[in-house]
Amino acid sequence: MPELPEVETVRRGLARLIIGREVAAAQSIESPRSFPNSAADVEQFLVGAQVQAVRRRAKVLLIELSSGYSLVVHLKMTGQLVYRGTDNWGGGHPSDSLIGELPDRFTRAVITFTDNSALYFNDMRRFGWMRLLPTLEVPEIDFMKKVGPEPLEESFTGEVLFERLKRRKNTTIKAAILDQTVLAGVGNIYADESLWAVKLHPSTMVGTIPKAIIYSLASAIKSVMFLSLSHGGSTDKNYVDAEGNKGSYLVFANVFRREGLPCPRCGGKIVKLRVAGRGTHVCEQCQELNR
DNA sequence: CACTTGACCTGTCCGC
DNA sequence: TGCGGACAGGTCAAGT
Repeated sequence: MPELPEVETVRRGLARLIIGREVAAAQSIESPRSFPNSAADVEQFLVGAQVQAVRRRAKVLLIELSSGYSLVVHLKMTGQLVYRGTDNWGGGHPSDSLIGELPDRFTRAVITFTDNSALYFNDMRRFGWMRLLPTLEVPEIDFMKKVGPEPLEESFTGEVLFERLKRRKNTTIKAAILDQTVLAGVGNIYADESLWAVKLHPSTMVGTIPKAIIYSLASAIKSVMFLSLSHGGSTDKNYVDAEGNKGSYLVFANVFRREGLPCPRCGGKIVKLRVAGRGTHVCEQCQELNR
């Protein structure tokens, strides 16, 4: 669910809402795995610290603090970071919100600021996590060292994707672009949408794809993600932004969650398969295998 | 090393 | 209605 456009949407919201605020208290709510830092660490490096910046790398959020530590957050599948101002709605629109009063039964941690506003970390399935790390150590964690290029940066080109795919020639293109060490930020929704955009069947073996198609795929990934970003990301079931609002990109999706419907391009039937262990949506007419 | 599969959780939906 | 099972999908560990 939260893929790059969703995490970036949360980042932008948090940057607007929490930079400059000072942490008054923080607690994990019966969820040591969601927020594993000790009470002593929280006291020393979080309480009293001011939020200086909110960054993102791949699907990971980095909330930089004046203490020299950062809150590193991965929302995984059902994580939400929702800010509530002192008016209790954080400036968002209750009618668009998936969530009501906070904390709720999925709230795993709460960070309260000195002005009594608060940031809630909700996560139904508890796959997500949030932890304090020295800011200087963040680039040293395994994930950061291995993760691939950011697809929305100008430096991400067809040639870059072509090079990154060289060591994944013997797998399907879907598995390859979901691999965060190939490129950062693609998840199930944008994998299906960008493969549809270039008429590539998700099961196509990477090694058989012409270079020109890889180049098109790189631009398709960019445009699909930019489009999603401009609509606040995709809300399938859980995802909300930093104010609790849903994203509306799925209105524009061509194949994702559209099984049984006609392909917007050729009228063929959209079917759902399993590729790389994931539910995969494909037009059986214009995304034929082995073109 | 490249590649695949299962585990991690907890909810919803579907068939009987 | 209740109940079991499949499914959801990001990452990592363990397997081939």
